[in-house]
Amino acid sequence: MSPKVIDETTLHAREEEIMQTALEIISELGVAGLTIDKVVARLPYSKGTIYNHFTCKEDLLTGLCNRSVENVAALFERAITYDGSSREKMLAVGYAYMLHSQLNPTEFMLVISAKTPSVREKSTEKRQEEHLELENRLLGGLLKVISSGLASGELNLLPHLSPAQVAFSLWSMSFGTIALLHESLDRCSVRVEMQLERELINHSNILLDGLNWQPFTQDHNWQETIERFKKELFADEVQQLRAQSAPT
Amino acid sequence: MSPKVIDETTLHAREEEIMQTALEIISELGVAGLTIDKVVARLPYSKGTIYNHFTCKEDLLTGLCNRSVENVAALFERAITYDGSSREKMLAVGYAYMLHSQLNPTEFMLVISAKTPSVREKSTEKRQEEHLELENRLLGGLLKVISSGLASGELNLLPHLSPAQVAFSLWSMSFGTIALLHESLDRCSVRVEMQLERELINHSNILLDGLNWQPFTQDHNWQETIERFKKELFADEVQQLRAQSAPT
DNA sequence: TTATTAAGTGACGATGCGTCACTAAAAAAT
DNA sequence: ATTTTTTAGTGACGCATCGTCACTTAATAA
Repeated sequence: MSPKVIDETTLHAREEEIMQTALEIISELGVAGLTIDKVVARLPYSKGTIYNHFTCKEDLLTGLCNRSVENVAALFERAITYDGSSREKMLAVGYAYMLHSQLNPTEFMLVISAKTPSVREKSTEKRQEEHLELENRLLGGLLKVISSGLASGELNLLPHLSPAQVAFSLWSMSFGTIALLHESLDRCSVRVEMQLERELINHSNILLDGLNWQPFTQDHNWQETIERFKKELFADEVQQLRAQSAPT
Repeated sequence: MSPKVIDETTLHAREEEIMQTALEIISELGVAGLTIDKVVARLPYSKGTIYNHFTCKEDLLTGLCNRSVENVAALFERAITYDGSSREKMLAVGYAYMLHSQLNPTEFMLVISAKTPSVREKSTEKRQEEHLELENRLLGGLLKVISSGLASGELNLLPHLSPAQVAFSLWSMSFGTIALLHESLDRCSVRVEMQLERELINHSNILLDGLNWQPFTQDHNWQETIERFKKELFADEVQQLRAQSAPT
């Protein structure tokens, strides 16, 4: 059964297989329901083999988290190709983040879980570094748009505000909005009235206005821009989302 | 040892005692390190008694979370007593939130953990309702300030934006900023350059400008306002924070 | 004094984690 | 062709933790 040396490709494929199975378990039973024994039960590998890939449950979680961030980064990179103003591109990135969180609710929650110290501390050094690299890739996308906004004069940087700070403000706003309106978190009385897409666009517009990034909210038809996002950038994702909420 | 009927006050006191012990364990060992057995070991009560108060570990976590939200609410209520403009009061609330997160990092993380479905699902109905009530109390404070801003004309509500939406935008922005810059989360290369107090004030100002809430950032000395917060509202808390970071 | 009943106890079965002594089989050495 | 080496893979095991439940304790009622 076991050759002396295993193919690098096979190794990676199996790692993927393990993560996929873990993700399915989490979707069904929640993060707390994830058990190495359950993963083993669903796969033709033994516990020892699983532990050859991941040092512990937490390491597996971080692996899943990274896989998710990788997908987000790819979406961001698509978002910034939007044919429009720099502010529209910025909005596209936020919209991409939201789409991702809706299409992969389990994975979005995972990113929060994986940042928890108890999870992080136990993860491999290697996987933690990988995580930082991925986050930088995310921010790289944002910084590109900010530079182009500055270059075109559409964004007038406020005094004492660096491009990194602008990127961070958009990130944290999007993160907070999505996290608090996330379907798997509970809803308080205010939250039930809130709809993720609408609020995220609102918050983005408020923030971008406050950042002095033109065209301002009242000077542009943003609903039209969103429609174009749906058609030109994220047709597949929007389709999937419809399929997800409509059926049965 | 055991009377037939136990005093309501004693009961509550013991509940507090259990939560306090749990919090200490979490501070030392992280959320994952919390174990009912460890709680039992540190207290003169048996496991069965603990389980008379909390149905499971998760219920205990939610209890801790609620205790924390209660403290935040009290801080908020103090914040809105600030003698100044409505925008200053709004900033005071955000500042209070931040202070709380710095003074009680463990508890701030707990609120995130406790919102996780795996924790929430297992908690008592009673404690979940309690949680919703507490969150409403939080938002109540924000809504009060928003009304006064509207009444005084300092806040000009943008079209299609309700007071609740304004409150939510501030909440989610603060939450996102604090969560991403939280000391117990890991830092990516951008995050290391970011300082919580400075960024939170920046983000608040950007958002409040974008919301069209006067006086605008450039028309007021906000640093001075912050200094007054520290002296007039949160002298104790600032003192504690200094004591916490300085010693050793 | 006895009966009742709420409060408290801790041993126990069940589950999950991560390890390690062992097996299997490919490649290398003879 | 046979033996040796080496690496991948296995799963039973020891340990920790969870939540339960049959039982004890002691205050109140009868």
